[in-house]
Amino acid sequence: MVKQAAAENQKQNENSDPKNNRFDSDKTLAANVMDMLVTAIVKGEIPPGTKISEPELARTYGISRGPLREAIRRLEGLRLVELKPHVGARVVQLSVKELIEIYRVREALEGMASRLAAEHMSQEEIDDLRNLLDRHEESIEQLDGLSYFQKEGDLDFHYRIVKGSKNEKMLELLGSDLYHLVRMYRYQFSVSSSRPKRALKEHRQIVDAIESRDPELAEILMRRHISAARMNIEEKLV
Amino acid sequence: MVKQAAAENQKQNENSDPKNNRFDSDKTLAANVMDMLVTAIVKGEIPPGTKISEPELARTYGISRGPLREAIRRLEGLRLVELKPHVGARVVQLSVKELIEIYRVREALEGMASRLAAEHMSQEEIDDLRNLLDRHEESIEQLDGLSYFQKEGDLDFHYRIVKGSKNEKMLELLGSDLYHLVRMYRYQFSVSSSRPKRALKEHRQIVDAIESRDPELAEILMRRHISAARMNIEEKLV
DNA sequence: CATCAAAAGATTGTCGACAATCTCTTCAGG
DNA sequence: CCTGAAGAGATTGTCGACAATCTTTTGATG
Repeated sequence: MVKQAAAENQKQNENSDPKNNRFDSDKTLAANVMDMLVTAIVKGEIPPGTKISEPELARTYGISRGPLREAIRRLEGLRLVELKPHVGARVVQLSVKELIEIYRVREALEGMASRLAAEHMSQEEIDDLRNLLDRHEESIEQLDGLSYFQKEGDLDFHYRIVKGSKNEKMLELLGSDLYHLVRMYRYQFSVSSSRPKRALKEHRQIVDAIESRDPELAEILMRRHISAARMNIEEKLV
Repeated sequence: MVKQAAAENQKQNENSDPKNNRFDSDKTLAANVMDMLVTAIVKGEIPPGTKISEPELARTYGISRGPLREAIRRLEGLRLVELKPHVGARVVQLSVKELIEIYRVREALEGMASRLAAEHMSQEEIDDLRNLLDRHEESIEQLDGLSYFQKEGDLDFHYRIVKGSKNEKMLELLGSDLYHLVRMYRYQFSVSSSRPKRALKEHRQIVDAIESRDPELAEILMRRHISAARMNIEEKLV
């Protein structure tokens, strides 16, 4: 699973408290609600374009409007909602145009991430990455590649490359800004990569380049890989 | 019932009120305070590492803690402050390492932006850009290139390229996430590019490539340009 | 004198209430 | 019947107060 950027080495309450089970009492109310809203929006439980009503949501989650408003302000930072003064927040409306823009950004950023990963990724990380790809292969064979790989597994691979770049800024931008939107689009449009075996092969080539410590090649391959995904989307959705 | 006629055409106070002159009554309080805080942090008026005290700032700006907290949550989204639960917000601490990371990101993103600008920028935009560079040249000759060009003018050029890419997402990421930090670093470390004429020449080459509608070259030149700036920083500050 | 625990103080987190603004409904006039 | 303004209703923006948590001070003990 793709772990989110914040709070990775903090130990979490195991949620065994039945009466308060939806909230992590370790974190602040606003942070809890924000996480729930992110999930709800990304999965489409709150559909795109929906008006975010503060009184309604406050009732739903059983909190007051204060923390809720703070959560909404942070959702705005993640570009998951749009905010108009004195009017309110709306869940962002998805468009193919914007998705394609995101893929251009990913091509640039992850290409660079791949280049840096070839320089800085540890051998252990590379080995783990290969294991991940092996599991992806099994997943493809077993389920005809329709569930795990498409939704989260693919992003998991990309996330690890970015992490391997050892560039915190890149991790922030991709991990906490763009990937939310990418996942949202996938849920929304059911963008099944439609070429899982092909993608897996490209993933392996990228890892090969990284392991050979060939930054130039790693970047080129990643850019091609994402560019191909973009063209696949353009072909399918435009 | 006192003011019935006032409801119709949204007439605004013309800001002639002397006691409230710091706030734009058109926007929300939180938005106003946020803008002021961004400026204060970027310019170093609130130094890096400073604890953001809610009661203190609320007194300073004459507002209550509610809007202030919302503003701080948005500053967190811009990565200008770091937030710890139950402890508070701190202005981000700058490091050369992070600055170099940012330049890697810029190299990737603005390289792509340059490529796209070569495809999508209008002739009018290109002409404006050339005018801007002419003004930069004057500025360099007059002031020995020490004031405008270094601080804002350079970013202005880069901003226009990004805008010319016609990629909204890229504009969001660079314009509202990274450029704040870049400006903050410049104020902080007084990073005078120390090679203004050289930089101007590179800028002209980039515009040439864009006008020739040569995306490949435009990207390469921009990447080199930013990469050179990065190495200049590494040399000077490490 | 150093160490550590308890208490006092200050700060952050949350809430409910009121004010300002927007939106929907109603109704008069053409 | 349509248009548009006035009023009613609902929503967002702001505030002050209280609760929960952290930080500093104090003081007891070795």
